[in-house]
Formats: sequence, C-alpha cells, structure tokens
Amino acid sequence: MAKKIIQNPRGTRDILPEEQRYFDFIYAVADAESRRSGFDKIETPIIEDASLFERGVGKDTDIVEKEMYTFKDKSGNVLALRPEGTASVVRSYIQNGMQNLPKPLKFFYYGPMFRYGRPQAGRYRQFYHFGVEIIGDKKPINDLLAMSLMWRICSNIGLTDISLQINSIGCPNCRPKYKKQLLEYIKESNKNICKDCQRRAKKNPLRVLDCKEASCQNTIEGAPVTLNSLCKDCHDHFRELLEYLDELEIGYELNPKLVRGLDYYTKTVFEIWTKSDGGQNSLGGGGRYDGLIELLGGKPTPAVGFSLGVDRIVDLLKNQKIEIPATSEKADVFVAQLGDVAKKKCIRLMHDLHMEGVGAEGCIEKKGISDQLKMANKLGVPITLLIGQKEAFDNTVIIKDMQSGNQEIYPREKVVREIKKRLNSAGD
RNA sequence: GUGGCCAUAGUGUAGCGGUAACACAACAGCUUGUGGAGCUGUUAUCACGGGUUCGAACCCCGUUGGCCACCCCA
Repeated sequence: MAKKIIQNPRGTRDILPEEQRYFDFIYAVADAESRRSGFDKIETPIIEDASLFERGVGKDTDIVEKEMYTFKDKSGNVLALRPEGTASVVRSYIQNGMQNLPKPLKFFYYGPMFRYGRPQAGRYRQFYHFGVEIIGDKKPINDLLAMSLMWRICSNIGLTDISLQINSIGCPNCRPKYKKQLLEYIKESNKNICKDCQRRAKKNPLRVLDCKEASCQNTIEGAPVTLNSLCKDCHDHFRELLEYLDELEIGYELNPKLVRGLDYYTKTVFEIWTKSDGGQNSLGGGGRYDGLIELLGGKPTPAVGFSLGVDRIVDLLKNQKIEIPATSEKADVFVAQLGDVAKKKCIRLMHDLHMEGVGAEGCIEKKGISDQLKMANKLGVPITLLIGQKEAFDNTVIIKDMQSGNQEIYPREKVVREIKKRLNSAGD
C-alpha cells in the first residue's frame, strides 16, 4: 500500500458524475443558444506564449503579474496556462487571416482557465469559462447582442434573481481626462480612503471605484463618474446601446462604479450579478475591446465579448436547488443470464441491442439471477431481459417489465424489435 | 500574498486525555430461475510529521488540504 496518497493540486477539483450533470447542462444550453444566434464554436490551446497575455490582458494587471501560471517548456519557450479566453481568440483571428472574412465574426468557446490565487467560494485555480466574442463591428448593436445572449443563456439555465450591471469607461480619447479628474478628487479626500485604494490610485485609479470598504464607499459617493466625461463618440455609443436595452425587457442597472480588471476594455463594460448572498456575486462579465486586436498586431478592429463563470453558475444552481433535466442517454434495458450457454447468448443479445441503438447493460460476472435483478433495480431500468438455461435451449428470451413484474416469453429473433417498440411507446 | 475557523469509515456526524460510536451507502452471505423488504457480517494505523503524557482522535508545534473573508476576479 502506498504510504502517501497523491492528491489533486490545490484549487483544482475532480468533477464527479453527480456534479458533471450541471456542467453538461450549462454547456448544452449555452452552446445551443449561441449557435441559434449565429455564433460558431472555436477552440484555442490551453497553453499560449506568455507574452500574448502580457500584451493583451496587461502586464500590470494582477491576473498577469501575480496569478498567471507561467513556465518554460523543454526548448525554453516561455508559455502560460491561459488565464482567460479573449486574448487567445484574438490571436487566432489574426493568425488565421480572418481579417479578410465578412464581419462581424461571432465565436463562442468553453473550457478551463487558470489563475493562481488563494481558493475560496466560487474561486478555483482551474475554473471554467463559457465565452463569446464578436469581432469586427463597432456598432452598439453588437454590445447589445452580446448582453442579450448572456442574459438568455443565464435565464434558460434557470437562473432568477440576476441583474445586468452596465457602465461605459470611455476610450483612449476620453479616459485619460477622466483619470486625472478622479485622481484629483481622491487627492482631496485622501484621508478617507483605505490603504489598498491609495495603492490602487497609483496603478489603476478606476479600480478605487469598486472598493468594498465602507469608508471608501463614502468617499466615492461624490466622485466624478466616467459617464460624465465620455467623449462624443463614446457618449453616443452608450446612449444608443441604452435605447436598445430599453427595447428588451432586461432588468439592467446603470452602475457607474462598474470597472473591470483587464486593461483591454473600452467603452461598454458589463457584468451579470446574482442577488443571492454567499460566495461571489459576479457570474460573468465582459465588454468592448476596440483596441486589443491592433495591440496584438492586427489591423485596428473593434470587438466585444463576455465570459461566464461556469463554476459559479453550478454553485448557484445547487444552492438554490434549481432542478436541471436528467441526463437522457442511459441504459433502458438490463440483460441477465444464468449459465454459460445463456451468458454467450446474452453477449450477442446485448450487442444486437447496442447496434440498434438501444441502451443496454448487463452484469455477466454475477452468478445469481437474484443479484442481477437487484442490480437492474438499482439502475432503474424499465425492462430486464432474462436468458436462462431453458431459454438458451429454446432460443427464447424472457422480457420482464420491472414496474409491474410481468414477464413474457419471446422468440429470440423478435426480441430486439419488441424492445424498440416498447421503449418508443413509453417515451411519448 | 494576508487573516479567521476546521480536518474521525465512501458520505454525514458522535466521542473532547483512558486505545473509536451511529446513520446512510457499498460489499459479502441467508438465497446458482426472479428485484424493491428483512436479518447477519465486513469496511477507520481518527489528514501527515513531530512534541507533552504512564496513556493522545482529544493538548502543543509544524506541514498539507478544506472552508470563509481580504486581495483579485469569473
């Protein structure tokens, strides 16, 4: 016996069948909803050149500075486990010459992301994103498309008590002006701001706005707001977006304190929040990133996207005890046998059922018929087929209805068709 | 990276210095031609390492892991 049991790395976890149902369900809803809206699936590597994220997400962001899994491979390349998906999709867009495809391009993707941080509720080192990117069109209708898709996915999953938070943080034309205003304001009220915020003020002043400290909240109450210093372009863009949003009946909230932690966002930013307490309240977020593609070496191309934190949605579904549909693909029939000759006949019978698309299970190792029925019962199959020595000799099969307990003897060659008939009529 | 709480069969818990108990699950048997019930039995070097003690699941230190909050974000 091994003395030391190897366990999974901190912040990662095994998603066992019981929990997997939730992930599968969320992916299935999000996948279907996205395709229905004209999005295509794209998959990019989990590892990328580390500089992709340094340039794209921002070298000074916490994500890249402190939380990225960076390592050297055997030939000395500096690679990173992706901390998010957008930079990869943009890289792929540029690299594969998609600049020449008709715009806008609409992609979705899902899979694991990695950030090194202290794990806690709703926060893992390996976590799962479902993300969407719309590339190549600057018009606000695309912001709306992204938001409404995000909203639809969440509500189709069964989430209630959610709200869409939105803001505009301007563009390279108007943001510097705003930053200056904000810094001046902070300077005047410097005493009423927490330590962290004094540090933030230097690195990324916008982040002071979403500090949770009560003292800071008080100070921030009267702070200048990004919306008031938007340039004409940003202002018109945002107003048009709000007009569209009003057409939809989505409960959005204008949140002047909403700021995002990645450098590449411009203009529109948004998040989807749950109102239930406990754990993290942000289920996903996104925004427009008009400068990113150029920054990564492509032609200047506007884009907008979002991602959802799948783990957090799973947690929420569980906490709120929201029912999800049961997994549909499973065995409908159990095949039981008694005796060596019958065992071989059962192997063939199961194979024929499988070839005809019928889900079948059998436990030919078990000796007693009693044990096998016990197993069939646990599996919850509606029908059990039995072949004993007598049936093997007569070339017949017993069809047993598990609910009523009734059994009928059928000739072997008619069994598969009969089973298909029964399962189809039961399914309606 | 910082702080608080925690760690006992597969799961959920009891035991709070005198060498592990309960429920459910699982497995085996009663039962090689019939399941859902029942009964019987089996399943823990008390996370790991060290220390205090005649004696540690229990007290102390360390490690690892978990939860929660900060930070950060999804």
